[in-house]
Amino acid sequence: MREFLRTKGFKMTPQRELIFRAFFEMGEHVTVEELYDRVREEDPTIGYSTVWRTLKLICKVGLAEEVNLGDGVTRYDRVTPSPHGHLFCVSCKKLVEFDAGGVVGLLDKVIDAHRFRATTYKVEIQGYCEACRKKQRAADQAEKRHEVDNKASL
Amino acid sequence: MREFLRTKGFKMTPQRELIFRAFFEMGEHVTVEELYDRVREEDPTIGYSTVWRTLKLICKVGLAEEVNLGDGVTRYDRVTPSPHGHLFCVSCKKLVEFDAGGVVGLLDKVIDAHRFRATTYKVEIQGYCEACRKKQRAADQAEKRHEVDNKASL
DNA sequence: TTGAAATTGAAAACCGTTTTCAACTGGCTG
DNA sequence: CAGCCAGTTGAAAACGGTTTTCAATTTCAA
Repeated sequence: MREFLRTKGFKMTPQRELIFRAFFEMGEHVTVEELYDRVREEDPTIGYSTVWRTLKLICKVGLAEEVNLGDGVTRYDRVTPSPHGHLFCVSCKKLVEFDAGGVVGLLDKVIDAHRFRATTYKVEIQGYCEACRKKQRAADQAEKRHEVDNKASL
Repeated sequence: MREFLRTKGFKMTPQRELIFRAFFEMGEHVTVEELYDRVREEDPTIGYSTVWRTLKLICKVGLAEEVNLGDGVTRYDRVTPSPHGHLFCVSCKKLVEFDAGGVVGLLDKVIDAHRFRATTYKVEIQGYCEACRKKQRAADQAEKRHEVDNKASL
């Protein structure tokens, strides 16, 4: 790691060491805040900007990339050999990955046709996961019963 | 339009009339700022928040949706009958659409397998368009020539 | 060891988005 | 047609995540 960074012209510091390790130990789709909290547990003197900058650095050297779901927070995703897409539940915010190999095959044709040079693919599906739909249905039922109660009491 | 809004429980106002019209007259992928500037030309008394709120309203009634490229500004895209993806040039910020019908077919299988209910698909490709690559190559050439010059003068 | 260049942490700046609030208005109601 | 009130407006402030600033500190090549 130390060497890897040096070859890219960056220095290795204890803070970076810790942040790198923490990032790769955590699951996918980490936010700056989450990583900051995690890192703070081990070293409470590390500043927010250092975590933020190191995350950017990890992206710059190609080990991670930003994921933007449009909910106002940037997540950082380890770069994986095989391209993947995301299923994002807007209700519980759970993010599930799926293999996007087939999709990318199709996309490459599009890219070719437009003489584009792609650096990033984003295939994101937003909606509601099964668990949240179940919850919602239950809530709807309760609502309905409530309405009936109201009518009965008029 | 007036009726359409009323049925959804909203009121029609001169401001909304203007903003709606302007939004649909403008091209795709409009930012709040762009729409605000446009609307201001016709009525300089309209406030930024009104434009912003009306854009949200247009989304709420299902006539547009937010597009988030991760460059810090939200764009608003008219809802079109056929799903489309985006080619986004990170250099010149140009956004080009392409038909994503085939991709969506594949995605539906994924969604099914995860028992997910999808509300939005996002298929986005970032990279460099042909024009920007050409420019970049030219710049690289110049850079190289410059280096050679430096060496010669040592 | 030493100095230039990179890095750090705290705080402030930034900037697009969202809320607040008092004044105003559309459109139903009597 | 007058009056009411929920919905709407515009200005300004609040918000919140991101990014920069700056002085002090640290890395590492020479």
